[in-house]
Amino acid sequence: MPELPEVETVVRTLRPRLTGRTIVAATGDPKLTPAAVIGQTIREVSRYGKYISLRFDQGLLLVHLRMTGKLLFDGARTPYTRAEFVLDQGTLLYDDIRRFGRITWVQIYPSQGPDPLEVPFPGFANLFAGRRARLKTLLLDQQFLRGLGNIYVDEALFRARLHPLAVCADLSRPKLERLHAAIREVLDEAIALGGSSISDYVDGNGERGTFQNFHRVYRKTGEPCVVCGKAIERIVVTQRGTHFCPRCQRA
DNA sequence: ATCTATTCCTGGCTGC
DNA sequence: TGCAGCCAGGAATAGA
Repeated sequence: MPELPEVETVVRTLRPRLTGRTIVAATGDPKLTPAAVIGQTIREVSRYGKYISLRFDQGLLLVHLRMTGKLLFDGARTPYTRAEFVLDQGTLLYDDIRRFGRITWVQIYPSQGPDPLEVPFPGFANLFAGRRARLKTLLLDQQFLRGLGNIYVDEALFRARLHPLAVCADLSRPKLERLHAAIREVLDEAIALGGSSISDYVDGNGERGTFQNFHRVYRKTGEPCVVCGKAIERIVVTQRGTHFCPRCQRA
């Protein structure tokens, strides 16, 4: 499922193909094809959390891929193609098997937490002060930090040697420093490899990522920890499958 | 503030 | 081979 590294990869692959293009027509699900974009020129392609953002003179088109969404330049139509944006050069297809994704026309970005790749450590640490929620719960909350999802939270917590059920406010400064570094590290590595393609994810050119080959805990239940050899465990936190090493990540 | 449950949605997997 | 049942989960929403 597309999280920050996947969305960043889509943005990087689409940016050179879409910047300066004009939308000539839009067809498909009316909820995915706001009329406001017709005739408008794409000025900028960027990422806001897990949103792909197309900036026009009159507003922003925000694309959220959720679980199975794909945004493809000159891609092939499939039975799951839900929307099609005809450009002055090329076509932008929106494909989504499970229809969880959303495309919205807005004037400003929704209010969310800071970007984990941009927030410096002091600000990062301050976010946790006074918060009694579980660590994984807050890291998944886009109002707290924007861009992390289930895969990268599990991978970052493993690297930082922190238990997903730790109470945020109780985390020591060294632990928060480890977490800050681990989040940046895993996101940077994932972006460098084009993201994780577990099932459906592909970039704007239809290419799969390869970071799934380097996951250490996500969906590794029962497999030996790469650090200590103990079997990776799976629990449910906030309705999400959660994978961790019970020895490296003590409660 | 925090937690839980529910809804959306369908391909892929398991077990009989 | 067929098929029922369940699982994956990001975000919005309601309710405790």
